[in-house]
Amino acid sequence: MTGKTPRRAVTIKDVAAAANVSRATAARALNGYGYAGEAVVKRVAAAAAQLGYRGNRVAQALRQGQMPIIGFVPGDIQNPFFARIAHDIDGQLRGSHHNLIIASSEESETQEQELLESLRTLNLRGLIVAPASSGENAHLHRLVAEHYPLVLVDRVVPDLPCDTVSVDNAGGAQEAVTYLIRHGHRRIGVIHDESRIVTAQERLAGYRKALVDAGLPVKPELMVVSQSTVEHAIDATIRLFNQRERPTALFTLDSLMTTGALLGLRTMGLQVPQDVSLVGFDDFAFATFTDPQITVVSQPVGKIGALAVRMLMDRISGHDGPPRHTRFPTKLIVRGSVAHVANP
Amino acid sequence: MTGKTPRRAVTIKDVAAAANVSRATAARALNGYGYAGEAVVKRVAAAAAQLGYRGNRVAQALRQGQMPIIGFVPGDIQNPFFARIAHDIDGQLRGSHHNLIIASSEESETQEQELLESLRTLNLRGLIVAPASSGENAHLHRLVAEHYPLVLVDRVVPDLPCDTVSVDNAGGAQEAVTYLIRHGHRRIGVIHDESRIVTAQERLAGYRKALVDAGLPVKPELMVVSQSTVEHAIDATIRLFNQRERPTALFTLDSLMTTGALLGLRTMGLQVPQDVSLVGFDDFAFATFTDPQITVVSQPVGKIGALAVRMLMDRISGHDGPPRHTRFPTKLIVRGSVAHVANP
DNA sequence: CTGAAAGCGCTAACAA
DNA sequence: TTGTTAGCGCTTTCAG
Repeated sequence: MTGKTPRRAVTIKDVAAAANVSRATAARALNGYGYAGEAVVKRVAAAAAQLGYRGNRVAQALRQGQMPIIGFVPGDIQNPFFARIAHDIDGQLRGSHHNLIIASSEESETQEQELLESLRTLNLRGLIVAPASSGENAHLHRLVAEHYPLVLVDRVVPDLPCDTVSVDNAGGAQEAVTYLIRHGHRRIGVIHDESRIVTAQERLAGYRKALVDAGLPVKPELMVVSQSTVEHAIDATIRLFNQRERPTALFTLDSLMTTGALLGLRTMGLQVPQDVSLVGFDDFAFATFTDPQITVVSQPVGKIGALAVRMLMDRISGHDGPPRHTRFPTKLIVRGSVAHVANP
Repeated sequence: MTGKTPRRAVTIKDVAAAANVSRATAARALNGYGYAGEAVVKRVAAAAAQLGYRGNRVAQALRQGQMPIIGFVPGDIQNPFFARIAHDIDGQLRGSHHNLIIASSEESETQEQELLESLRTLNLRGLIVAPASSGENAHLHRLVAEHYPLVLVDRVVPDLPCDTVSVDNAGGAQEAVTYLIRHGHRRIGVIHDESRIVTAQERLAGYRKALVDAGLPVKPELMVVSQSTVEHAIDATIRLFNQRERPTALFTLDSLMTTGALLGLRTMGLQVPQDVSLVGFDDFAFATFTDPQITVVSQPVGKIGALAVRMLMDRISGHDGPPRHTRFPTKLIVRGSVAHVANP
């Protein structure tokens, strides 16, 4: 309230002076590296506490070349999937006195490039990225070429030699669609995005493979394109089910699309599973919230962030082996959204 | 892949050398402050581009005393409410070339203190915090006393002289409960947390006020305590509705609790709104997803983050007026979860 | 308009 | 065991 000016932060110089030692000694005493006499350590610690010394990590960082920070670039922090991963990264990091910078790419490759460029000037220790695109990714290649510690989560980039943590998207999708086929479904629709994102591509491949393996045709009219938002998925669903010969089942590639599908079907007055069976990729809170509950392919979300951090820390501390790729298995969680259907 | 060592980052020294000027001149030319000759600017720019000069924001920060970063400490980044705010802060910041550090307090005051202590050593420009507790908050008071740029979001701390952005919790709650009363409800249950969090306290006060204003008694047996998680709210709901004389309506203090209540009621076989009417504070994606859709008190989430950043930037650039407190109004969104009830 | 020099706070050789 | 010194990369007086 009153004009008390912000007092200059106390530096190690102040502490050293107060403890009657040199700056170097004070630093050694405080940070416990190198030698330091018993008495001195105590004296310095007392002085530091008394003055409220906090240290200046920017100065340390300049000296040591790096900030004790790692960066996370998700596709969208509002997506619960990424929010969960961010949460886990944060938790895992806390133990090692690092902070986390989160900068969402908003699923834009351009924005992703700009962000990486900007984060690079911050001298972070390393980066965890969910690449927005499966394209060239020259910016990521450059990072890797310069041995910048980098771990990809959720989405791999073909031929990019860096550690990745993802799930078995193709296998999970294949299992889901096979499950539908076993229930007698022959016309199985799928809502997918323009497949810029690798994850979606892989899931779509799994859909295809399941059909082919069962000797079923892959019909373009059953594959409808949507962006990964609830609104777009509603539209796509309506388009799909407005065809003369309707699908009897629907497979959606992520939880946002599943939600949209549910809403779209409801709008059209179609009942799940009586009129349409439904399986979605990625479990989500409200899948158990609907009536019937939705059968989904679930991913071990809780493991991704923690493992990514471990891999990254490993690289940061100098590990230089070949790239490691972890694919977690998915799990089909059978609930009530799939019905048997009779075949002619 | 091959043993290409990470090449040293190019510094302004390199650029200066390449352009045949002094470091000072190079810096001036690049950042456009002070004088710089036409030709020199061009030459330096060319050299910088050619060498891929990026600048080192850590060094700049050490020199200037601050990192171009602001910190956000939400109660829980997984809560969609905070995720949305984080997203907005991030977006708003991007324009001004700042980055965002997010560190969730996990609703723990202790953790919040440690985080602030840690973030302080990073010399950030300022902080946006949703305090986990309504208690003493000595750590926040200290920050403010030192004129550290600080804006509170969602939760105010009484007597803390700093800018805040929040919503009219008491008013919104009161409106919701009054709405229930108008529909004939007299036994209105509420699920609330231990009220460490200010926001919850205010909402509970609104509940009380609505009852009192209507001449209704505030009955302790209708007020059941839960933590703000889906699981706890399920339990609390079951406890509440296992009483001999059941409430005819239920008011929940946040979206997680609303979800829990819905699940709890379903478990008990109680129908909304036939058996129980329901209003929740805070709108959430799936409120329109249930059948019937849930009537809620909605907050203008999208405005909070942006305003907080604007206020913070204002402080950072030296504004020193008295603390400003913005309370956004809430809005009752009537959907289908409230029924009329006859009174004896 | 440009260069020289100092210094932000800290750490790490090297001496003592 | 402790102190001296140099320097991380940058900006900013102050001279020229």
